[in-house]
Amino acid sequence: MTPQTRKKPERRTDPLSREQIVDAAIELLDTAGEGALTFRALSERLATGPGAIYWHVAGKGELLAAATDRVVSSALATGTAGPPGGMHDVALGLFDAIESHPWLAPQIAAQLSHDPTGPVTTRIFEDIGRQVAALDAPASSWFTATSALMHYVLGAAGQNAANRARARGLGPDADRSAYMDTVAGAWKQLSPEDYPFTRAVADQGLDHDDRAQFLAGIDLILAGLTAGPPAA
Amino acid sequence: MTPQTRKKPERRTDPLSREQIVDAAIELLDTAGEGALTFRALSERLATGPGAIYWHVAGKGELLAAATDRVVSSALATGTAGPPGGMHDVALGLFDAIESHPWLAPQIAAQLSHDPTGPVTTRIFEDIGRQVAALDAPASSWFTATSALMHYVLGAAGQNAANRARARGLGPDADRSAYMDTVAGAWKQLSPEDYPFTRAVADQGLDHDDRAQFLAGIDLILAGLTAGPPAA
DNA sequence: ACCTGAACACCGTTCAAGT
DNA sequence: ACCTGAACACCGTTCAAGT
Repeated sequence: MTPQTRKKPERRTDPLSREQIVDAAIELLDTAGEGALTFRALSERLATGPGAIYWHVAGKGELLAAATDRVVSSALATGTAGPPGGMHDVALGLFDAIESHPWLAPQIAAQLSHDPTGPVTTRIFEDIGRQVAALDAPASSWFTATSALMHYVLGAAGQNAANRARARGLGPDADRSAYMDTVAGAWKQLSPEDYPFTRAVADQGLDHDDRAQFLAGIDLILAGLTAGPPAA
Repeated sequence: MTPQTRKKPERRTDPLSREQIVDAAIELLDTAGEGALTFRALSERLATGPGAIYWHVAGKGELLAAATDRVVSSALATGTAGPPGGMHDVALGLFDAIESHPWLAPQIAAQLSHDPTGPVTTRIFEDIGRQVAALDAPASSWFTATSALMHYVLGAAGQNAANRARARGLGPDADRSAYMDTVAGAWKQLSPEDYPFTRAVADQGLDHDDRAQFLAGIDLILAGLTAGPPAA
């Protein structure tokens, strides 16, 4: 039992970098969830003390913003041009990124709220907007359509990611469709007087797979765009 | 300087109730913001100790869920039937509630994620869905349309609430349009190569007032619903 | 049945002191 | 320039002890 060399974790010798910190933060968020991102856990993973991180990053908010920016940028890096199916590509890029990183949707929402002119918000708006502009719709509708699409994409993708995470939580054997049956089952048990609509559509969510369902929403909004002024 | 009777806050004599606790929580959230809801601050306001609250409420999560449920329910209490303009009424009910309670949008999103079959989620889905069902659209599109509308309503209303809160933060004199000029100005300064679309639509957000802008998004989605299958 | 309030196990952040 | 690690001011939550 050598009494000294134990207990103290070995410290790193090379200097930290902001990029390494963001990398480690993303890994921690992905593997252990949103609540696991702690300056203590992060510094342990990086073989330093909590104070060291503050030399490279202003605080937790900035760290989360940097992690969000990194993931969103790489998800949107492909397909900036506007081919006919471009809107689906952009939307699915975000959909998949949010599915792989369930913490992403709340973080993007937070960026939208606290810094609407920040890089994350602007990048998403721009990329969706370009696809809108490439369509056959009057320019006066571009802003409204881009907003509608952006909110739908983020909301629906976040919902999907949460569903997947919860399905995984049920155990490794339980697959997604078993979980969706649970949801539909809960809806079916609602009171017919108070929830007639939800009961009626309870199984519509089970027909198609998630991505097809997601894209159906996109196409619905696009149909309104190119159909001219609303009838009502 | 009487040395005893000072310092100790007077305690309440009547028993607490869950309803009073939720009331106080909503008031705290409205007046001091999301970060101010603390069991210590809440118990001080209620003239008790922090432990007393736990007799009536399981924890912070349940308290936030109860506050969210209360506000959403009262916002949707009116207009459950389906007149022609019913969709606007339901959407504006949520829009106004979220504007008066800026903490509401993130909380509804959290409920959607953690408990998609919970009362808040189900109530919103049901009320929007009834309006969809009252429209002249095929039943096979109801689920998709209701999802799209729900995500748009929550996202756009949350964005509006955040904008308003930030405009208020600029000082009591600065009104909303001055703040929106700031946003549009920031967009105008983006690089023309990287953000051509955002620059191009920078002032489209300023034309109409917020509620009209919000309703334009609703109508866009509804136009797609009643226009038949998408062209593309 | 309902409340008290100290205590526990955490946080994010700071900062003198080291190299 | 970059890091250490103890310390500060908080959290949510628990629980023996009171009434």
